[in-house]
Amino acid sequence: MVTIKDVAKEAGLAVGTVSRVMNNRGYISDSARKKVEEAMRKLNYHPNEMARSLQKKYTNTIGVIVPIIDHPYFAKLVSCLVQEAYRQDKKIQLLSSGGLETKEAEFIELCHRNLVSGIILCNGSIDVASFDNLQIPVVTIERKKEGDSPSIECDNWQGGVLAVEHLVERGCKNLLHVSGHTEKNMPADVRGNAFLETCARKKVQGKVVSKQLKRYELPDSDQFISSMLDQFPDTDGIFVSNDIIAVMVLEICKRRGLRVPEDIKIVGFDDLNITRWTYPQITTIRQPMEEMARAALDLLEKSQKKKPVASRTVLPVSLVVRGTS
Amino acid sequence: MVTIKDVAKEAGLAVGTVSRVMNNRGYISDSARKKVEEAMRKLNYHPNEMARSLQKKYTNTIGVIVPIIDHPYFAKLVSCLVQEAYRQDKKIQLLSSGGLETKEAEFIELCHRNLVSGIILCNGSIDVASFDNLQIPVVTIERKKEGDSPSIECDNWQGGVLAVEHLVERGCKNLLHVSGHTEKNMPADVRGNAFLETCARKKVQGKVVSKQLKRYELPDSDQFISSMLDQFPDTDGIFVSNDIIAVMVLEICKRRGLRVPEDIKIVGFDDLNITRWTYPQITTIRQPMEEMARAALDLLEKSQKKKPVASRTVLPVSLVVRGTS
DNA sequence: TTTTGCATGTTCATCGATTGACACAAAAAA
DNA sequence: TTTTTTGTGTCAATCGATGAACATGCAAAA
Repeated sequence: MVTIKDVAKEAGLAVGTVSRVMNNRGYISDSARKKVEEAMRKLNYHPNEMARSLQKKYTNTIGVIVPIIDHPYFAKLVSCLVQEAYRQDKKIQLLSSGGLETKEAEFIELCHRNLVSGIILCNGSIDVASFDNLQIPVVTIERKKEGDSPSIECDNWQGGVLAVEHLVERGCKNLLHVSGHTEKNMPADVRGNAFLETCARKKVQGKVVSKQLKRYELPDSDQFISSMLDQFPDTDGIFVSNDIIAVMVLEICKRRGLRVPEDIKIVGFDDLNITRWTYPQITTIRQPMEEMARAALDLLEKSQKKKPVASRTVLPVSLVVRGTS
Repeated sequence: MVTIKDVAKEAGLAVGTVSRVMNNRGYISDSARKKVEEAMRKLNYHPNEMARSLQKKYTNTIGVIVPIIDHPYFAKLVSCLVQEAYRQDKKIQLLSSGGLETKEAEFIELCHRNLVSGIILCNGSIDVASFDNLQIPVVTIERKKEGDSPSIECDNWQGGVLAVEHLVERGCKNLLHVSGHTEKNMPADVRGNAFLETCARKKVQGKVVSKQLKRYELPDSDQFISSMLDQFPDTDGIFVSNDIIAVMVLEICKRRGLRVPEDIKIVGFDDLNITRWTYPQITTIRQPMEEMARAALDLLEKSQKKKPVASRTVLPVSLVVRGTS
């Protein structure tokens, strides 16, 4: 392994000088800088991050905890986080609570051992309380607010409003909201409240039905959705609380012989890729995940530097009109 | 930060002794061990992985390079890798080539800096050659074989055979294979060859059409698929080279008024979650991703220990019968 | 000429954990 | 009793990079 000493020797300088060049610290003559760079190239030198972190007493690693990776929503979120981290020269330590057992303790242990400089807790089943009085800064994304870590959310209320207003504008009179809870008290629940409030304001019928889902298991709820349509046969517009269920709702509508969007219109939530693989493609409320990822990382950076941070960051959503409305 | 010295002081022993306890090395009396454990608990001590890796000159980090994370196939693969790594007490450093630019050099640089002990290269657009004479062991998953790194694949040939045999068994006479290439010479291409060979052997019609996809972009190829069905109107069975395209094929068949599976049967490949969100659910060839992930990690472990490894590992696929056949 | 100031380099303790070398004591063998 | 063995524990160099403290050389100011 090529070390800083080898570089120094090759360049005919001292290690301190080489370090200064690498870190742009103090005065360095052009000739010295050139010699160092030359030597680094010649020896194919890579600074050892372990030694660096040990000395600096921090890493650029962020722990990211998600319930499941193989899920369209979390895959997108992780993707955005990885991209943004790369841009900010940070590393992601991906942890997935996955199965049934909660693994808070182990995750925290791992984060400690690896000196992560921050933790991002994504909406999921893990117990947030254990993360409360950690000396590591924590931020949550679309997660129920409890404890004192700052949170990042999208404007779920506005999403509900946009969806209903859009459906009404398109002529719907009898709206239905299908929600797919996983836990109670998640920011996403606000979508339903906004739905009801906006229906009232717009003076249209608005019913809410909800399908309790177990821990982000992917739904298998044809039966349920179908019976909801039996129960509310007049429905001409459905606002679904997430795109995955929207895909299923669309499928069931078609199977029942309803024409979408002529007979019934559908609006989803999240703007996942799958909305573009159906026919018609699904109109949805776009959650600004890139921005949420960036906000989360920026926030951690600030916390780390002991700067004050917003305890709640709400980012704007937008309506993406496609074929189902 | 609590260090090994604090633990030693608390326990009334020397640091070396504490280290011995942690690493189960040399002779340690029960009383000493007990004292150390007590002290660690009392002080809430977490060993510093940076210091450890610096000293040991290796980490338990594996670099994983995928083209896109937000894609059903890669999300599943990453998920399996993260799970298995967790089980093996390893860390994953996730790198995504993402956009258009190839980032080999930067990725390799990152892997070096962070002392990764191995690299997993997933089927994708990145240039494998740059990874060839690296001193870090590399393994590829479902990727074209070039260079000398060992590869992990599923039995693509067998998959093609199973699919055709199944369709024929279900009574199909005119088969079509829709393949969605991304690059040339990927192991997945064997699926098409197996299709043709098996059609011939079973004495049924077998046509192959292929849609070139750009770098794992998610397909938007209604037009294309539809025209293929125009071109081969007798088709009564389709073997699609991956589940995503299978979803689209299914959709288009239904839109054209074909009943699935009565009029036409469909078999996909990969066994992704999305096969269960359609109606009918999609019959597919299951790629054993958990095993592939495990094989990849095991292989790296062996390489690291300078043990000999198989240059090519082919894992068995299986037919999963669902509603489209 | 001497002094001062600045540019440029070097030295070395330090971060936290590991591990080979060694010290010491008690028990077993000679 | 002396020597050897065995169990138990301590010491200190080391991993690679950092950065404060210090040294040197040279030019401009006094």
